[in-house]
Amino acid sequence: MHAPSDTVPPADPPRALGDGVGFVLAELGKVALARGDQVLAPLGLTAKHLRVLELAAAEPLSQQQLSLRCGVDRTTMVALVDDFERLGLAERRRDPADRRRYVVALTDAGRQALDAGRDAIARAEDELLAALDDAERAQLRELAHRVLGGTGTIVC
Amino acid sequence: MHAPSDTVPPADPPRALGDGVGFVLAELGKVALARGDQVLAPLGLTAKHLRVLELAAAEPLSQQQLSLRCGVDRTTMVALVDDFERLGLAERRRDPADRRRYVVALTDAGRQALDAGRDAIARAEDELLAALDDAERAQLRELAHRVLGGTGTIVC
DNA sequence: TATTGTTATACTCTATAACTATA
DNA sequence: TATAGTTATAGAGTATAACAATA
Repeated sequence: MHAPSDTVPPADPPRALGDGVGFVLAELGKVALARGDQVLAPLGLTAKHLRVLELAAAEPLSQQQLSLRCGVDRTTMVALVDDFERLGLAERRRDPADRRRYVVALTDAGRQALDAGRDAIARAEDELLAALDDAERAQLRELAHRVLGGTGTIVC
Repeated sequence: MHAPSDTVPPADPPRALGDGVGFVLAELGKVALARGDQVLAPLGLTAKHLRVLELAAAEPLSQQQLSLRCGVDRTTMVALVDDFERLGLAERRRDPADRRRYVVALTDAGRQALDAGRDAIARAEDELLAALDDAERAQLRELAHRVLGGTGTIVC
């Protein structure tokens, strides 16, 4: 009982905002996204493009369905699909069952670009986590996944 | 040696982009930033505002110095300081030693807003990490800090 | 001649509103 | 009447270029 006071609150939360988890996660997210866009730039794509390409590759989806899953507006999806067509990575195909819809169908070049993009992203992630060993990377992945899962966030 | 093949590569990295650390961190960062902006909105501030306010509170800095530390352009800082003055949170004071410079000086209201903003951010972080226990939160903070540190990123 | 703050301007990203063709 | 895709437009947010005051 040397302390002159026993009413001091038990250690404040981190005083500087820069030390808080929120700011670190926000900055880290920006860095991760920017780095992803950088390594995809040689393919003429962004991280958002690649995510859409992956969704369209997994199953036949209309632009509307793609935009809903990505949490972007229909009008934004128009521009993304325009980019795919311009790059020869996907085609718009009228849905015979509902002629209002276009199904976004990947070309062979599109599937190759998806593979190449996934590789580039994997390398970028490996580089981003250079400061962590394998166990720590798994820990970070698991914790981040769990937190994100608790927010009910759309992934695209 | 039951396996029919011993040349299979040792487990691919996660196939779906949405499972990769990069995308999870990018999404989590967006959520954290958006949530921070939300809880600061009643104060008329954003997370970026609050970070600048904190820097200016810690030591007397010119707009140029603030913009350099935040990694934004001088012209962007003009608008931020305009906001502070409009809200009565800070004042521009000519630096007598170099009359080209304005020192951004917090008012009493500015210091109160900084405190209130810090509290709001602390509550938002606590809410964001609701899915983790204390030990896991500390782990996530430490790992994220370490990764961000490895990138040499500016914090603002 | 260089630097600080400012303004005007442009660029990127995204969303809203209005149009068309289909349902 | 409602929906899918499109276009035109507008709103954030941020940067570049040019300018006045000061060094």
